[in-house]
Amino acid sequence: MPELPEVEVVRLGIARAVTGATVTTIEVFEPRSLRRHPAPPEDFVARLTGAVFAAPERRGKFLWLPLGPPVLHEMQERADAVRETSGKTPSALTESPAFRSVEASHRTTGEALVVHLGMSGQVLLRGPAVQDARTRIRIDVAGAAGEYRLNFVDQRIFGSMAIDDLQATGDVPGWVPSSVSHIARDPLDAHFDDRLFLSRLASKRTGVKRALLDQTLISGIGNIYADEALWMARVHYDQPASTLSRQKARAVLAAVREVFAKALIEGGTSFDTQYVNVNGESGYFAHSLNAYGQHGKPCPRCGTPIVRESWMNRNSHFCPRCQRLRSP
DNA sequence: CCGGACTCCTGGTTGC
DNA sequence: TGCAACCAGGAGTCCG
Repeated sequence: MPELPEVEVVRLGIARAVTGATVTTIEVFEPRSLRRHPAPPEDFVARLTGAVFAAPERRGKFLWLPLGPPVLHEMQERADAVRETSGKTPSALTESPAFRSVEASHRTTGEALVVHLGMSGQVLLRGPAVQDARTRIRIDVAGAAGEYRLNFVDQRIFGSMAIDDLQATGDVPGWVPSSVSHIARDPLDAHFDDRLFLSRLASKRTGVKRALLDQTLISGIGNIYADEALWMARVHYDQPASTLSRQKARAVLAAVREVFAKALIEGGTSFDTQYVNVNGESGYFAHSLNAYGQHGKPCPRCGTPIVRESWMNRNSHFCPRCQRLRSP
């Protein structure tokens, strides 16, 4: 379910509550939600209890919360105090060499709580003691922003939590969980390399939609936003990637960014209660869909009915007039 | 390298 | 109204 915009909504939604907060209690109700954790659930609980979260980060659909030492927590609290008393941004503190060096020395050997929502995962930010149906893992935290409960809710249990080592990224300075290192940067990442992506895309003979869904090529795109971006760029989902002109390939990438940006503003895509933000509220992007799920309805551009085709054990939605297969 | 099939799952919706 | 079949935003693996 959740693609980049939905995961980013979650990251933004929990940031204030979790950054600098200490984990007080962990409860694991569903061990299968820890399938990607390399040790038994007791290990997960033991390692997380008492840990302090740094600011949440995201790459594509993966979200992680670095586990920081108490000294970071203290500096975060000082930063908050500066903000409250002076009204000034505390960036002078958090961006100070001392803070950075502490953060860096920790991160290079550090760990993170890695979260993937799978098809049906949610992170709900609640007050202490609030219960939610189908909560698989519950994390109680206390920090400068107050006490909160994070309920990891996941109907289908394709999502997961795990504690993983952070490793240095290969391209620019930074850290990423080992289990996320094979995932390409996403197109909203400041360090996303357009030229590298376009050249790799041009070398692929597979259909352009399959390429867009390949998280090792470009991350964050799922079935909804692939269909939406291809509709916007007027490209057929099965057009071999290598046959796209450079201009058309750039148009596809621009469309992905545009669709992501619009979806983010609208709080993500909700079809039902399967996707909600951290407060349990729906996003509005479902009202803005032009192709996905619109089969039988007129294409907003030309009026031709949108077609749905079975593809890769799922569906592709497109306008048969605007998005034609072109021979190379 | 490529494409297709299959796995992990639950529960809401659809259709008889 | 009951019940079974069908379907779903992801990702990894395996096979030909």
